[in-house]
Amino acid sequence: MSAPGEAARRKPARRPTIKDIARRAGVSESAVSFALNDRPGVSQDTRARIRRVAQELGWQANSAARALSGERAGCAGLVLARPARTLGVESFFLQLVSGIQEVLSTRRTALLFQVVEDLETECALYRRWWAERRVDGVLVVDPRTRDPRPQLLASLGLPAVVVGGLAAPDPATSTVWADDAKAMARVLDHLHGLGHRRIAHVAGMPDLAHTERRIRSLRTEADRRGLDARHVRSVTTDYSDAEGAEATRRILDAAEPPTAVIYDNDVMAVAGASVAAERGIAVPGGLSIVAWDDSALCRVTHPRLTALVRDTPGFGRLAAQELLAVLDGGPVRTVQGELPHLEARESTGAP
Amino acid sequence: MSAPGEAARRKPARRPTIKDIARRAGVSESAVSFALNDRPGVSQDTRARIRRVAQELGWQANSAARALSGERAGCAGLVLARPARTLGVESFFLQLVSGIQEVLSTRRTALLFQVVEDLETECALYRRWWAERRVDGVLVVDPRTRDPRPQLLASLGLPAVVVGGLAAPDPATSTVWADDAKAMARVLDHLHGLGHRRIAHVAGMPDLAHTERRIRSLRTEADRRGLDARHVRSVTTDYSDAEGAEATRRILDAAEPPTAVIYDNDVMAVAGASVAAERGIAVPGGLSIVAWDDSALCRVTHPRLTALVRDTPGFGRLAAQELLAVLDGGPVRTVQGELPHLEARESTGAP
DNA sequence: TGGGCGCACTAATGCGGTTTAGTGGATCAG
DNA sequence: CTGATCCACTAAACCGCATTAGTGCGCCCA
Repeated sequence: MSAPGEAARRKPARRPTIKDIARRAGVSESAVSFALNDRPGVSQDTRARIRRVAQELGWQANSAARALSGERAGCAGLVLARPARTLGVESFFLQLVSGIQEVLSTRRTALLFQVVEDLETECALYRRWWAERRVDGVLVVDPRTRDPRPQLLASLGLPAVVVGGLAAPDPATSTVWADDAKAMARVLDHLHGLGHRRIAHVAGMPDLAHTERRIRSLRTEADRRGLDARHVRSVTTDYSDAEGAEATRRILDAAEPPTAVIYDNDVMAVAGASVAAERGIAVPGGLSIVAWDDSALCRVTHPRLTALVRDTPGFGRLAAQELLAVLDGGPVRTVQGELPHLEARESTGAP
Repeated sequence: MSAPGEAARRKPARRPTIKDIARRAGVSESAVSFALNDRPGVSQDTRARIRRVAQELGWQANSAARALSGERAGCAGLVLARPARTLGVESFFLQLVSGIQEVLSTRRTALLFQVVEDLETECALYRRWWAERRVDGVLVVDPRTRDPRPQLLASLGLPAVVVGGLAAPDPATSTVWADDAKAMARVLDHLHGLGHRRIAHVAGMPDLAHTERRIRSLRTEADRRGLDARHVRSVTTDYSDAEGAEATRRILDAAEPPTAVIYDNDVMAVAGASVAAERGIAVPGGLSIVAWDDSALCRVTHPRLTALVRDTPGFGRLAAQELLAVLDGGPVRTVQGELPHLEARESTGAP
């Protein structure tokens, strides 16, 4: 006698096809197809009967067959181009993906998710997915200042939605974006209101579109409030804790160090707080800290970090909705996500 | 005149098929198929010519067509069943996925990655993927103490590899596991060597297999060293910072509080350190802290946390290799991952 | 009462590959 | 010189579904 697992291996259950349904319901395969796809051509009775049989057999359309006969692949793609090294603590993407899938699953669309090393590999992957007809469309994340991807995707005819793009993006590609300028204004309202006049900004990777946007916004908002441009500085990093800490050290070593620092992600903010602690600088007395993006991280440090809270799963849902709209032949649009709010905690105070 | 994007939309590049190659190379479609799949039936010359044409046209097999004609879908699946709430700071999965893909991509296999709310939805998803023939096999993560998944997958005949399973798992399913018992021994060597005799363990979710395993290992290792069982306690949590902090408070409130705490992930360890700071308990003087799993988190706190470091991408690579082996018809195996090592930092010392 | 029409359904075709069953010509042994 | 064998290649069937082009039948209206 063989183990149950072995038996299952040798004789795997056969997947039912429309042929099985047709035979059992006593109709042709086409009738089954019509019935199950809400197409006219079968009576109410027959439709109901076919549906019941399909249910009984646990039938699901073979995705390959459906994709082959001109329909959709039922699959969207998302590529994350990040060197393995910076693939550290990042709650953002898992939450984004979770929101995306929430919406995609309502339309029985799966998500092909791939992590690659660089942009070049990402582009090669798009080409392959396109040639293989593996995906119906893709979500492009981490938009760059001069991004080759929208153009590539347009030339391939592969539907796409840029997530977190510019306010005035490539006119041929739908975009879901967040208003970083307004968000930055909120941060500055908070810090300026507390009395801060020297503010540093530890930004992320320099070639990302939103990095440039935030840097520009900071300058604009500082000007508007009459702050001395020499005392409002941005530096770029690779988002890692190491570079966040290093940037903080350099900033604090300057002649007239800032009284507040804005970090472009939570990991660097925590690293910055750690550098302050190491130097005996009180937070927020000696240094105020703001994290752009909230996470458990900001709540477990001591003091807890003031953070810009955004609804990341919600942003993902929005992006997925837009992609589905594009797949349905909808127009190219630019949709704005919810404005983040500033959750003031103990890491910010008067200088 | 229309925008270039619009033009691309209206006239998307046509994907080349083997028919195109056949026409251009002056042979039949079958010859092309033989040539491109390393099958006998064509001469060396013809094979080379066909290959060249395919290259020129940038041909890639239509994955749907290939899947339909009995071949593989060229796709593996991974489902993460976690309530959205606990989808917090977790570097583990992104790294695991990155390692998995490194191996899968060498065999042109994509990864379908899906986040769902619970185990029931996960099982339903397996059934759907199976019926849709969407995946060739799946990687099962977060194995439970009494896990329905291996049996379900076996009954469906869907190849699977359990990642992080038991040492003596379901005999019908391949398993890749880590030796938590030995790892725990290393942690206890370290703490016991420093002089700790009262040790607490803040574990993860109670129904996960490795939680039970670690709890049992702690007990065994404590016995072996002659520690009083009443002073070596494990409590379970949901892995979140909130429950990690709460557990720490309760532990510290006990009559004879421990002098060292082992946390089952990095987030809870940091939360625990934060509770200690809040109460004015010195680390490591008043309390030593060990994190099971390293990440940037453990390096940005102050003091930096002693952690069990494991090669997570490597673990993912191992799992993917095993899945590919199973797909190739290889035997059911149980493979052991690399033993983690303890990276001693400043959060552990003499009590 | 019969031609036209609409309805419910079936037959046949195609999607892009893989695979099996031929086919014609060169080669070789007898 | 003939029949068997092998080789390179082609023709055709098939995977499971969607879709288009029929087909038979009842019903309505002239």
